[in-house]
Amino acid sequence: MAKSSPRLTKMEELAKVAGVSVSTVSRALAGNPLINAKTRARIVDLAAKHNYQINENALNFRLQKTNVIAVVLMLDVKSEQHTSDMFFLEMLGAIADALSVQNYDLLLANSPMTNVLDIHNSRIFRQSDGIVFIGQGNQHKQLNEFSDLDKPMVVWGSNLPDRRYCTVGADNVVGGYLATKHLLNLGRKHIVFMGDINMPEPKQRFEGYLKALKEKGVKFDKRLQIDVPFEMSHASEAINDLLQQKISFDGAVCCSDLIALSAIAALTESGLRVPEDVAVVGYDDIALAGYSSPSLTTVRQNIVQGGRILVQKLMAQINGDTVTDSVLKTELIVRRSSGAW
Amino acid sequence: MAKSSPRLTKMEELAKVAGVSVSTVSRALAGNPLINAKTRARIVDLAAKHNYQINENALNFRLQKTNVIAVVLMLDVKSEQHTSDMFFLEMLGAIADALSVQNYDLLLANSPMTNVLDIHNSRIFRQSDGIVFIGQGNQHKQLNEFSDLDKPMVVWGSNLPDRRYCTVGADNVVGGYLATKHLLNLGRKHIVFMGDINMPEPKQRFEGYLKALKEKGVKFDKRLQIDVPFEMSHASEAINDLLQQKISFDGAVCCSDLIALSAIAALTESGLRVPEDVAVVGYDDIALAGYSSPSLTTVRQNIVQGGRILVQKLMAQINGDTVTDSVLKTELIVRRSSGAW
DNA sequence: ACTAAAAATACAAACGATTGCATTTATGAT
DNA sequence: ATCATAAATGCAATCGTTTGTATTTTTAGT
Repeated sequence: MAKSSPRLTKMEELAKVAGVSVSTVSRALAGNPLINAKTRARIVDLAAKHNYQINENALNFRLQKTNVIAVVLMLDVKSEQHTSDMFFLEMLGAIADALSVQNYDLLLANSPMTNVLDIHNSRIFRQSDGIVFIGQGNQHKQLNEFSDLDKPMVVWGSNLPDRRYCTVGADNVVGGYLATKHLLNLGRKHIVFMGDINMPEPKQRFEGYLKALKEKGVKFDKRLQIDVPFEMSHASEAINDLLQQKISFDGAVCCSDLIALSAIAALTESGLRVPEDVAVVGYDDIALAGYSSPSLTTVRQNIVQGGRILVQKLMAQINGDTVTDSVLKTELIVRRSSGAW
Repeated sequence: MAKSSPRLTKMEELAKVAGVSVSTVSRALAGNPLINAKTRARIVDLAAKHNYQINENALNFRLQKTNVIAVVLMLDVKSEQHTSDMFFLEMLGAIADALSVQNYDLLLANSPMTNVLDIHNSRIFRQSDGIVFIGQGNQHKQLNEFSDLDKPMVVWGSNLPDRRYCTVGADNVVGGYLATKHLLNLGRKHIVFMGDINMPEPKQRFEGYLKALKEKGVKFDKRLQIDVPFEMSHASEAINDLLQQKISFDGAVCCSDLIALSAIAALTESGLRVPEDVAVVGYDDIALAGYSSPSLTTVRQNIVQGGRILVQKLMAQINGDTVTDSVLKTELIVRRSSGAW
């Protein structure tokens, strides 16, 4: 029975079966118009029948190209983020989807890197046609150096000054501004800002925060800005610290939904009501934000769109084009309760 | 200046610089003891100085091996799970970590597959040394067929009867049993089971549920078993349905934390108190479970350990060993509030 | 010094595809 | 039929490694 004939692993074998040369098989399978339509059809059929699969390693070798791009999650070691953080992972999914449309696969580089330049000597670097960095961490300078290598690359992050690499990112200043303004409009005056302003993105959000305060003529109390990492573990303590110090506040702008949810939990534990006593706004609109209780008002970065544009910019570079930065619109998702209406 | 000399891209060039043959360079860089220690050191230095990087494509071609394994997220199309679901992503991180220890990289296959066997004709299949399937979806049969191919593979899932592939999974019967028993011990008698028992894992959890009921002599009310998908969107409606039909219940065993959180939100919206009126237990112990409010009592599958064992079994297969299934211990994480003490 | 054995190095054949160019076969106009 | 031209196919070089075997060099015992 033909179906159970031994699997053909080389073009050479398939060529013999078809009674043609290897080059003809190669061209036929590639759809090269040089090959007669009938011949091509016959070869394609035979390939299917004998379950021929091209040797991808040989192909990559010959073409010096893998159709794989690497995604590097930039984790600031100090902030102890880890791979399971949701923002990174949602972004990862978005990029994977966008890549598969372009017939590329995604190689995940998750080993925490102290220095981005280490990647230069990694298999991940050598085995991929391009690299997407998710976040800049605190390695702006290293990313600049990295961009001097020939490798196509693109970075999800903020448009820091003096950068030589292409970035795609949400408008963090606007994000911070919208969140803060929302709370101000609700009459809140003592608004905590929770986020590490040594990091590029929180820093810009903080700018937006200050801008909103200024517009409303609210004076900034520097005790209300607290450096907390993105993930949730430290936020509760920070809130408790504030409460213990009797620093009163009636609103909180948080740099991630996890911080926000953590803050809400801490507030609730302390007997405060959200949003009656303290209104809280998050950042990211992770899947859970809408379902948590109270549901979370938050700033949404369009992650799906972000992934798509990152991929598009990277493809352009792989094709030798030069590309420009891209700033994505950011919007406030107002939900009942946590941030009130 | 030597540092800025043009980057050497081929062993041949490096060999010329070193005044030796290509094979000597190859062996020197590989640490082959055939090469004199001094020569080896000299070559390694030169390689570093001239920034030589091996051509990974040529290497893969020569060795017919990529040091990449593919991870396939098995998403049941009907249940509309998508890549951003947290269980999948936490598992992904765990596997990536375990792989990097073994000097392997992770290729992500996220395109929703109607039929697993499609992967057989994909680049992902050809470019990887082995495959990890996360979940079985409803494709037990196809996975069996898949296992007839030569490819090393391992599946995160339950040990279904008549399977020919290697599985690693948590003990779902015990998980369902523990969750249910916990609620029964709290005096709850009308316990909803939320999970699609057409899927392998929920089915086994349901077994555990029934076992616990039986042990306590509580009769099973079939209106209390509700087929909901893992992700959260449908769970609220299901709860509301129950309430509307005036089917009373005082406990809920949920097949994912997302279901649980969603259920809690729905209950709270309806004015019911959790856990006073209805105690809820989740499944998975996602990062958020401990921080949500009320914090979630849940069944923990040890995902990090799961990832490690999956990788270990896969490596064994790549090395030609035969492997056996593995069932991981499952434990109940009791937290204040959602499921009470 | 000579030589046998050991150590170090070099040679050359793979691995499986693509592609420029040479060659064969088909087409159609005379 | 013949021949110029176009269409289809085949030939052979090439991509950058590894590795079995052949060769050269070193070592050490006499």
